[in-house]
Amino acid sequence: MISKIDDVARRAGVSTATVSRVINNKTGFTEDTRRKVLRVIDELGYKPNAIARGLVSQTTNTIGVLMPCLSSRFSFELLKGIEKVAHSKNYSVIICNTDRNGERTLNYIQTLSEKRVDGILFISEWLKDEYGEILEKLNIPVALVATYTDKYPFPYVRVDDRQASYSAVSYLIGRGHRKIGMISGNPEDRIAGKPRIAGYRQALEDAGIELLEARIAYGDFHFTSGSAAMEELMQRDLGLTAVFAASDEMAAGAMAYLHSKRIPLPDSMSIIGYDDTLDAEMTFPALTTVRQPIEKMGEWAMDLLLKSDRRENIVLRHSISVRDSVTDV
Amino acid sequence: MISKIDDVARRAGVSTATVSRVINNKTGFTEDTRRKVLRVIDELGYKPNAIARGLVSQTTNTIGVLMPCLSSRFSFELLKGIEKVAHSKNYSVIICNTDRNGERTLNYIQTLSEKRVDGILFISEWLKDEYGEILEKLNIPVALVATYTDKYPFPYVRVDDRQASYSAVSYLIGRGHRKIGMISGNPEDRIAGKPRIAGYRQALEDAGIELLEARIAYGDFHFTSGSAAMEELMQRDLGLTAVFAASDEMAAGAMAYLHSKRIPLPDSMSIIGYDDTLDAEMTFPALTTVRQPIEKMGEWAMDLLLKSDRRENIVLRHSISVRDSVTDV
DNA sequence: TTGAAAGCGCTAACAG
DNA sequence: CTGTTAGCGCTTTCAA
Repeated sequence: MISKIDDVARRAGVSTATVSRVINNKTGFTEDTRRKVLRVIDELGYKPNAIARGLVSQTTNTIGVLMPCLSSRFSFELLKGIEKVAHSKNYSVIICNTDRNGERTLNYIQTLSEKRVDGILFISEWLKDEYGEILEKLNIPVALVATYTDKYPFPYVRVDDRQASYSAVSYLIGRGHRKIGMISGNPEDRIAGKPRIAGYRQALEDAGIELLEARIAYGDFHFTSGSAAMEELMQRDLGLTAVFAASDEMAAGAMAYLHSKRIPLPDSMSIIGYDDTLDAEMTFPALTTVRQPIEKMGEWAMDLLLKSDRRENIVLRHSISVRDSVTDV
Repeated sequence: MISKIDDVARRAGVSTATVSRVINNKTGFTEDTRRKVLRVIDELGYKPNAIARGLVSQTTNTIGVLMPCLSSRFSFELLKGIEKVAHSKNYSVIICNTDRNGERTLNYIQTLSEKRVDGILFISEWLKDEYGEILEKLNIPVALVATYTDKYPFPYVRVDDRQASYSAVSYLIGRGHRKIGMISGNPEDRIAGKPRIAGYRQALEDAGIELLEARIAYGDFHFTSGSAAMEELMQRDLGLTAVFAASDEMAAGAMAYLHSKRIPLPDSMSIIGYDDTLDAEMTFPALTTVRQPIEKMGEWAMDLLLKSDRRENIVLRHSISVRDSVTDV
């Protein structure tokens, strides 16, 4: 049914080696045989079997991406950047939704390793030893994205979460806010949780503002949790004038809650988010937020992964995307 | 470095055939040799080479997904459903962003076919002959998602766009609206363009409302184009009281434009969207929209693809998710 | 229950 | 410039 290199060789009256040379753009054949081979390939609709090739070349032109979640715009924008350069360099990308689940993650690592991918991207989660040790043994290139490690020899590309969070809160302070709440992700999260809280604290401290634990509520970076956290904050009756949410999605959730309570935005409550995904444009008022160049991060990550000669890490700059959700107080 | 089946065999004092039997859960070995082999596998950290396996088994446990875009929540929710059942059935998924570009699409089809994927999912685009013919020749399972075909023997899962659109507009009419605009996708788009316009027309006609071309503006399903289209509509000064947008994202864009013009929503303009992604909860007022069970579509698609014995098509039901963006007139 | 050996489809020496 | 041949790492008859 499906033709193989022998079929092509036979029909073209040459050896398989010659066919191989032609399809791999090597040297060692006349223009004449080249044309002949190419014609037969076309006639037969021959497509080289990448599996067989991979067996010989020990390379698959495929990489795997371990993502903790497939539900956030953050993930997609990242994926978009990754796919973009992957495709341009002729790599395929296998997506793996780990769901932040240890078993699933290990399982996927095993699969990727069996499939002999040429590289693995590990996205925005803390690299536990459980994962790091295995990945290291795999002996294939690994790069981290939106996370980091100083224990394992994997390069990473990310934004400094602590600094970015510091900037967000400082921005609020600069606008005159003093009673500033925070909707954080999981405080145990060593990547997007703890550091962002630390940045929040630091900014307050540097401005001589007292830190009150009650001003922090916790969510899971997603919309619904943002609403819930905002509700908690409001019920605590803290007299907040602004809230920093650790993701645009939670910020949107917070705004939805406030709207439902007919609280005028941004007049009665300023909100600043984190990520600057398209979500930030969808809310009303449009969300002022910390911008991280997500798609670019994906692109850099692929670069890091592919030219694995250099072990450098990349820390991208963040900025504040000013829109309409923060007002002076 | 990385151990192979021979290493395991030698060290366990058995043949490769036996090792193979053990790791494939076949019969033909004593419990004793099984344990021995398993122990050695563990010691060596042996991982069967899926490439070599694939070469002999002619199967890769991998499928490819051809997506026209990686930027919409629609794509993500679909992908989530796909990945979910794929992983549960031990398949890996390669994502291919075709960008609605013919060359890229053909290119990806070629790659997927060379990589001998076990199936291909073709998402939400009209299946041009250019694609259909090649896919058919490939002789591997193909299923269509959020699109359909009556020309090629591929099963599909989708929602009836025309009917869904009809429902949306009828809902508006039921709420008393007569001057209803539409923000459509590309009218040449035979999947999400033309049929949704047709549904809009039909609903108006059935209600005895005159159809005015000027009441339709066109976008590309994305946010920015939704704003632009809304602007056009407003500038035409048509006295509209409601607008049906062919995607939640365009609806969000439309709302953003209206907000920027301080037009009170939904009082001065009702908006209904299409998709019911998370986007619909982020807007203010929260978007009333046509719900299609996107993630479920992804799940069904994988089912269709894997049990290719049945050639059935699946048309999922839509509904209206009522939120706050439509008011009576 | 087990092993020897023949492929799966291709690439890469090595000869010629 | 071209062909022969030996693998790549695994599965699967076919014998034993």
